[in-house]
Amino acid sequence: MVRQDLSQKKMPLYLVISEELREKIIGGEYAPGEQLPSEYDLGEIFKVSRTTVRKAIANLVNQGLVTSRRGKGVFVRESSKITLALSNPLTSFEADLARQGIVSNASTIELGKIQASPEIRLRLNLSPKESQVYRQRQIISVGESPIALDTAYFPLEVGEVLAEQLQSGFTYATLDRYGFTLKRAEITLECTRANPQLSKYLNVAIGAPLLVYEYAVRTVGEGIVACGETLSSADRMCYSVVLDRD
Amino acid sequence: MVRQDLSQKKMPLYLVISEELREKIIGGEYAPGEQLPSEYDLGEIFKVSRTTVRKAIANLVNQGLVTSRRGKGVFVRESSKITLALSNPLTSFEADLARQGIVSNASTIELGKIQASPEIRLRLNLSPKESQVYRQRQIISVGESPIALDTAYFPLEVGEVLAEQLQSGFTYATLDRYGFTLKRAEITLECTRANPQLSKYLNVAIGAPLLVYEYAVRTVGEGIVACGETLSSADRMCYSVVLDRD
DNA sequence: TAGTGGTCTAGACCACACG
DNA sequence: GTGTGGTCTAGACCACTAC
Repeated sequence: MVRQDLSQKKMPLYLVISEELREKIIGGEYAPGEQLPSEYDLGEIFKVSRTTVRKAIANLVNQGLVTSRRGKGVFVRESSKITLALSNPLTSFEADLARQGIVSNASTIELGKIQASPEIRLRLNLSPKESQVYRQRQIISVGESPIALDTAYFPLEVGEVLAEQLQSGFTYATLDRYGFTLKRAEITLECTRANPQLSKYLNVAIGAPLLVYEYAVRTVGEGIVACGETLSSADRMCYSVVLDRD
Repeated sequence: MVRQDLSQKKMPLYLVISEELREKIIGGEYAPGEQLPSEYDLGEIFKVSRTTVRKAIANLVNQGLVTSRRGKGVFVRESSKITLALSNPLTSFEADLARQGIVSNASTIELGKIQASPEIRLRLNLSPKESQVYRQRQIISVGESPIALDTAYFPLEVGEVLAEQLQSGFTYATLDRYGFTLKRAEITLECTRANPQLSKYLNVAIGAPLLVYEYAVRTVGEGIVACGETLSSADRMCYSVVLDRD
């Protein structure tokens, strides 16, 4: 029968079950990669309906502890995060991963001129005359699995200079090479959740947490030459930064 | 009857419903703070069982779009994030919020000596002789609602100097004032999910995404004088950093 | 007391994986 | 075919909110 945690008399059944499973996972009783008992078996073990078992498992999925695979079973996740350093000078996603010995692959899924949204106009500090910008979207993958979706925006004048370079992937170094001397990068990091579209791109569950790396880079002369954001699965990414006292 | 998105013939019902509601929320048809129709009514509207309606709503909750309140209803969330700047020189959580005109309140929930875990020993770079550290935990609140749980660790020699100061809250400025000249801060930002204990401290759902701000600060002479981590609800926090080219 | 969301059941059918 | 998870139903009871 199901045991009730004495400190919390009125915990719902599914929570009791998900907590018990959670402890076994954290404690290593169920090892990473290992399969949990089937929903039916868990129902037998805990003497509850399958619906309740499923609710408990949904909870574990939500906490990122397990993944379920239709037709196969529920498995303990093996997590390994990739760390991206916000270094100075700025490097690209790929360059930084390469520095860590991780081979990544960026595939451009879109590159072209679009009408600038008010928000992008603001972020690129466009003059009222400029209505279009270049937008580049790419999927960054490590091995077979996609880990990030990057969207970058460039003013037309910048985009035209870089157009063919962008096909093979944007790097901060490219900007530098083409005479845009980078002076400053403004970055914000926050968290959002996957909507159905993003969940397909990044191969995560709907509602799964995503890290949002939002950036704008400036040169001495030109002002802002690029902005954009990189969305990545929060379970697979981690950002680091070192601040040195001036 | 329920409409099927033509581009995706086999979307499950609950997804169709949650997507339709999502669009209405994003589009402002349901305004922030507004109540959605009751589960019963939504079942009537979409001609599905209450279970399916509930699954759709669970989806929206997962995406951070709505919150449900027992006995009252389901409401569209009004989100407003607090931005914390990783500035140079380092400031404390409270100081930075104050700079933005936000009044915060830190209450120390624990302060004392503990046995250092291997991980903390490593992070503080303790010598084999040092087995204890000071640990300080505090809840940072804005208004009535808790937004972050901070845990800081200090080597004994540092903690003893600061002990009474720590009661009223740790700040980087305090360290400076007591002769620990800060030289460098190493920071990582990542995302985790609330377990039942954290969900109580931070008043979020179990499994809700949390931002983890992990830090270690060094002085010129002493090496690492503090490390710790700040956990905050990912829906309410956002970190920013500016990198200037040397 | 009426209305709301929260939990739980038993059972049905479907889609996918594997031998 | 058998076993697995995924979707969905109809209905029950509980806990909380508001009047």
